[in-house]
Amino acid sequence: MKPALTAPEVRPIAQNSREEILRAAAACFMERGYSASSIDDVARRLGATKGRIYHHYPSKADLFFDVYRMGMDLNFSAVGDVYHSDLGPYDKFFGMCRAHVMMMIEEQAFQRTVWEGVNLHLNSATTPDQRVVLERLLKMRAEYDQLFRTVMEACKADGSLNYKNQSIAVSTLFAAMGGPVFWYKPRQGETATQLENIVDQVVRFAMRGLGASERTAA
Amino acid sequence: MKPALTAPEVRPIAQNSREEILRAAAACFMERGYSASSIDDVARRLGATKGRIYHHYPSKADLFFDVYRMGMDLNFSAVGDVYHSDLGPYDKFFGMCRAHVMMMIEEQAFQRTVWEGVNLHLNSATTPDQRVVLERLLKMRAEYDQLFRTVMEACKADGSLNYKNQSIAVSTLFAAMGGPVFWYKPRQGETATQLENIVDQVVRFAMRGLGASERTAA
DNA sequence: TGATGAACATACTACCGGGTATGATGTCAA
DNA sequence: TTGACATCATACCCGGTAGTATGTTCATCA
Repeated sequence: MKPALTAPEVRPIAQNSREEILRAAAACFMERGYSASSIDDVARRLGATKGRIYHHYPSKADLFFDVYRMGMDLNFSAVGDVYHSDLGPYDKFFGMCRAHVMMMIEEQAFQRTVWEGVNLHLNSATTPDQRVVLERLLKMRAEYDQLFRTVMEACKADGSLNYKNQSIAVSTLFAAMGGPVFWYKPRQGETATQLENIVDQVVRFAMRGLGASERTAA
Repeated sequence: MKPALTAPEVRPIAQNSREEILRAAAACFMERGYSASSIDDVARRLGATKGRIYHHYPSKADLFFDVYRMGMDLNFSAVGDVYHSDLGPYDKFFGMCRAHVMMMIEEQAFQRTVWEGVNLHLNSATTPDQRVVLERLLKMRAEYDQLFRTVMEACKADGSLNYKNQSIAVSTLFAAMGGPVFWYKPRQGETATQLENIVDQVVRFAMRGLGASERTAA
């Protein structure tokens, strides 16, 4: 917030503490869902107490929002490079999907929280300013979708993809790619190659589903 | 439970009352999720009070279980006919998927509850006998998956489908087909044809994703 | 016609969990 | 050294919610 001319070593510590809280919260939200997770649960996982959490976040909802935001930031940073590259439409789209699915697996906890935030709109009892934050997050999600929509349309235009309704195609695409968030269970001593194998098959399913030809989808 | 030789007109009334409760509960669980929904919420939606619900169900968890079971029963009855038909593997599988997706849309509330029960394993504080019920429900879900697995393998054997890992394929298939449970919003004055159009596109995505040839997938 | 039980409503309790108020500890700056 | 502030822990409040105990209505039946 402030110009941060103050001690350049204090802030990182606080940032680390916040990120620890975020990860613990994401883990709890993944296991039992948002409303079934108590602040004490998150604190217990940290070996701490409520005080620590409420020092950094004014409310449980705000903590949730920050987990959500963190998840979306991860998504944008994962997909951004490929999106801003000068690849052709299909290769770009393919790379974005790969990055997306990989992120679903690597940051499963955060992505699960994002998921819960999206479809469980979190209508319930939020203060007006929390409502502002929430809508900004949903807008963030919409912008992320838009990245894929844009490239998808380019692919449809050049014939590398083939589908009818854009909205249905995008929704089904994200549903398929988001699957690992729920069914993937990290396995002991899993190699990077094995992970990429999973990602490949999910992306392959998605590409073929959108009408990519057999050769390009493989 | 009992031989039901008692008045044949009393039971149906109770059954209707129970089903009303089930639908109200499913609607609440869809909107706010299980743990965020209170018994009073469900009762309020019915224009009733707790008393009615606790007269039919011993606890909130048992109510959830029955909603889950209802959703799974709907699935089995929707897919059962096609599954037990004498169609060839691909046509049978195609029909099962169509029936499944249609059920996801028609009984969105129940299916959403099933979804929450599956991936949010409901580990938390249940009594031992509730635990038995829960595992029976999860077994029910596994059997349902198995219906699709079996026919899928037959399709792979005769070359009408083509995928690598069975588990990944099934998981991604259900993820894609389950999408409408979350993103579909019933529209005013929607015709049966429009609904089938949605189902067609989702199923088409799924079939092509599993490696069906272009002609058969269409 | 009175008794019995189903099918609820009403009123209440116990407890959990979000949030707050305050205290304890360390750190840095002047 | 001291005062200010960040970073937590402790102790407490209180509203909501699952669950219970009891009352009420009504239909059925002996």
